[in-house]
Amino acid sequence: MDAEAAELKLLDTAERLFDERGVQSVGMDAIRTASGVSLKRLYQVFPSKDLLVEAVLRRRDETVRAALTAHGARVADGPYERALAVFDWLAGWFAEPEFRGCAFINTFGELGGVAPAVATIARDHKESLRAYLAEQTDALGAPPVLADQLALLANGAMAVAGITGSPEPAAQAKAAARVLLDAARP
Amino acid sequence: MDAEAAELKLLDTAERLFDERGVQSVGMDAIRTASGVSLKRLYQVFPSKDLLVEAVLRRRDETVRAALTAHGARVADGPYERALAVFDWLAGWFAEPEFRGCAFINTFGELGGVAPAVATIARDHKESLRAYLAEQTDALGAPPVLADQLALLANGAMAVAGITGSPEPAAQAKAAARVLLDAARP
DNA sequence: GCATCGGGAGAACGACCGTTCTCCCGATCG
DNA sequence: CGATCGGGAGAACGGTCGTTCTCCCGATGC
Repeated sequence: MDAEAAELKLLDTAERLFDERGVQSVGMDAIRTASGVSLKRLYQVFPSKDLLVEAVLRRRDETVRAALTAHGARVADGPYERALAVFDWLAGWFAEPEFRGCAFINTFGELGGVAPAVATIARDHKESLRAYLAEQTDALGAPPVLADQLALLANGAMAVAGITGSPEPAAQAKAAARVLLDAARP
Repeated sequence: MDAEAAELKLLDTAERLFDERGVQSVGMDAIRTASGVSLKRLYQVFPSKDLLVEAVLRRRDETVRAALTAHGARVADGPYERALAVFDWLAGWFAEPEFRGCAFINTFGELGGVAPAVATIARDHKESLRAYLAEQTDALGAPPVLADQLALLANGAMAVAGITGSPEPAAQAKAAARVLLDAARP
């Protein structure tokens, strides 16, 4: 197994284990066993656990941004529908059997107070969601605060769906978002 | 120091340290040093760290429920104002200098996957917030889903305020809540 | 006054974790 | 073919953590 394949397998494995059990409950040995990548190779590719954690979060950040944009472009035309489509995307995510909440909310809760890099990545990720929503609301001519409010609904849905295990918050948030969007129409 | 005073000091100290650094980053020795309670006494009162964590969360659960109810009864009359007052209470909380997010969201992210007791306490706590909001919306004759939606706004505000460090989400969520409440008026 | 008890301080213990090291094998290249 | 290199498996190391144990002191009761 070459370095590139090892990196991919490590990121996949670490992301899955971190999502399931949190970061600190997963030892490097568990990642090695589950990935089949030797410890030597692991530390060649990611010289420390901190760097692996950050790499996992950064890749997830890019994945989510791309998926959201792609979903919006695919299923919706126009900013109104694209803003609402965010909540359909959430619904699909929440319905995945292994869903256990947003990795950024969860990891910030665990490490945000002691790992500034993690806190920064989480902050940037949440800002990117807000910015994506702001693109849509700006195009509608709605006031800027609407994007923040839609982001609150989305993040609240992630938190509550993670804790309760129910996918319903996506639909509830979508309905609320529609009310806010309609009320803000110029 | 007797057992009762030790328990109080331990809960206070542990809650503060857990909020600052997360649970797993805080050793029992740090709690002992910061609280001034000896290890022997600590393990007399809380026979394991797991039990201490659960006790901290359970006390916080009661504190928050009581504070929310008291705040609602004090500053507002009528269900409409009481529902909105929840977000004023959030604003005061977010403005505290040591605020670093909701303990239940944070601890669920860290331990929810490996500590079922923690997951249950977090779930119950979030359900109690929803139930409190449902009391208000029911009194207004609004459809039941409105309480869920207000809870999503509140939880989204907690998550975003924790991650960004800004208290603004409280006001943004309150404005959105007002729109939803007005739209649901029979 | 002396034996007893409970508690404080912190050392000690066993487990685990992140990281590094050792040993060995198989491939590559002259 | 023989030397060299890179990597795999896992042992080893240093540190930390949760938990327990030891030692000592002061208070209490007869």
